[in-house]
Amino acid sequence: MSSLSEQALPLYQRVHDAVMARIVSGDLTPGAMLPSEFDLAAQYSVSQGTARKALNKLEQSGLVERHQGKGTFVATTTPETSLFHFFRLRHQDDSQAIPQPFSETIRRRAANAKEAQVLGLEARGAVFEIARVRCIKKTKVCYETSVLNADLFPGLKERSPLPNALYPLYQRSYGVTIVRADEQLRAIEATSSIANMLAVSEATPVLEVERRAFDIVGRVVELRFSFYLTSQLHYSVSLR
Amino acid sequence: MSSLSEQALPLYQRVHDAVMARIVSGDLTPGAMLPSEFDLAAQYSVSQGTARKALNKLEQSGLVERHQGKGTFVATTTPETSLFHFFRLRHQDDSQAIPQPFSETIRRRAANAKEAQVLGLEARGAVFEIARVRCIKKTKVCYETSVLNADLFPGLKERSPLPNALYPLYQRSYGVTIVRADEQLRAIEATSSIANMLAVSEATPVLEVERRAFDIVGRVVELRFSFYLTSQLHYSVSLR
DNA sequence: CTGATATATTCTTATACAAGACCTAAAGAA
DNA sequence: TTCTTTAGGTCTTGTATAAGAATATATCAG
Repeated sequence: MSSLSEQALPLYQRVHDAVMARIVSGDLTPGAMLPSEFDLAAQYSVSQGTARKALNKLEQSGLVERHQGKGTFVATTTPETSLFHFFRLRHQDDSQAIPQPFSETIRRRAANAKEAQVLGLEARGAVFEIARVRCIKKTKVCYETSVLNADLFPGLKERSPLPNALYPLYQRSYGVTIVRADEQLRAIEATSSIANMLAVSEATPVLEVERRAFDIVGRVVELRFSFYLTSQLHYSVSLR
Repeated sequence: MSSLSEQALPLYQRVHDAVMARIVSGDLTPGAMLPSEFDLAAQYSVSQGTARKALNKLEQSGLVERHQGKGTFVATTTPETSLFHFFRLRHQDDSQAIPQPFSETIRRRAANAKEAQVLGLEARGAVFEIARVRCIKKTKVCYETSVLNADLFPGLKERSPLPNALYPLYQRSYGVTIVRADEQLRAIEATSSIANMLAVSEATPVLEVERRAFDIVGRVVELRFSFYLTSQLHYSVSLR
């Protein structure tokens, strides 16, 4: 019998919060099956319908998946879902473009001022920087650097080469689930170093994408800069 | 007593579809109040809870707004909501950037092949082309052209100058509600004509945004190309 | 191996009551 | 009188519960 503490909130909200807390704390890990609606109802002394409403809310926010007859499960970040949600590059026919890793360097260094502020670190705290060049059909189309709080990802450097999709790795190996990402896009001239990396002339127009990736509790876990060549590709968004 | 035709679907789904049809057909216009849950339940011979579930689903898809004690209303496209949903330009501090109209030309012409295909017109069908340059603090930051099916927007040319936000105009004056937009982004060099419009040198990097705007029934109503200077601004998206 | 059956799960529908917004009319003060 | 306040009534959506249907899966007999 768990406590539902907070008074004045609707019952379904309290159940929702309690289950959410169990997921956030790692008590329920991705892929795990949740208690059934009836079990949950018994645990928190509410009706099945009320427990159901709580679970539906969790489903809407993408934290769990439900299947009639099977049960409710904590959502997992698969390479497919991760790419689908967070990787917006498309070919001209709007089919998904999946650049393959070409080169990769991982180093541990001190965070600069901006990184420390965004990632919530103390000044010059330790970070990992993953720098990668990615190709489509032998032509380089993307240079990107991801910066992470080193304390959250011990031993990351030894895992090189990393998989194409990083977020499933974050979740499986480090218990960090990315649920949201804010991106800022700009058209810039390629700097000499970027031009060099992508093997194009300087001042080529490049699409710069600055991303902040958030975990379940809203912390910024990753600061990523991507530089795309968009002559054959484009970045695709759906607004609603 | 309305018919619920389709068999085999759940009751709440049938009610949902029926109410949706009334909105799509224009029987219920934006801002109008829907029948109450009890009225709806009586009309379709279901319980209040079932009617409620149908309305909740409509709310989730953004078609209606609900307010406890007041009622359920067909969603309206205000300049604020329209800008918030469909205008992603931000200042460096991430506050919303709202460029003001600088110049505007509207002309009626024949659609080119791509426009005809995207807008679902016959070859060389009539379209309106709205070309605008927009400024922030006296500096030009955006050149954009919107292409519309001329048949859907009679007399548009005479309405010049158009308001800053076009979608509320589409809805109020022409009964066309934009609910979704797909965008493709690229970094390109400014062509001579674009450079000229924006008063920058040729080959300046420009963020090109190609948008298809959809109405309630999923038709593409507008094909828009925007060209932004992103030295002081950026395009902001949230992925989840 | 196959097919019926039992069991566990979510999904659908219905009912009752609570809470919020709004109107109206009565009561009271200037 | 005129205006303000207040109490109640009524219409609305929100919350909670219960019972049965639909779906997936395991079990067991043949």
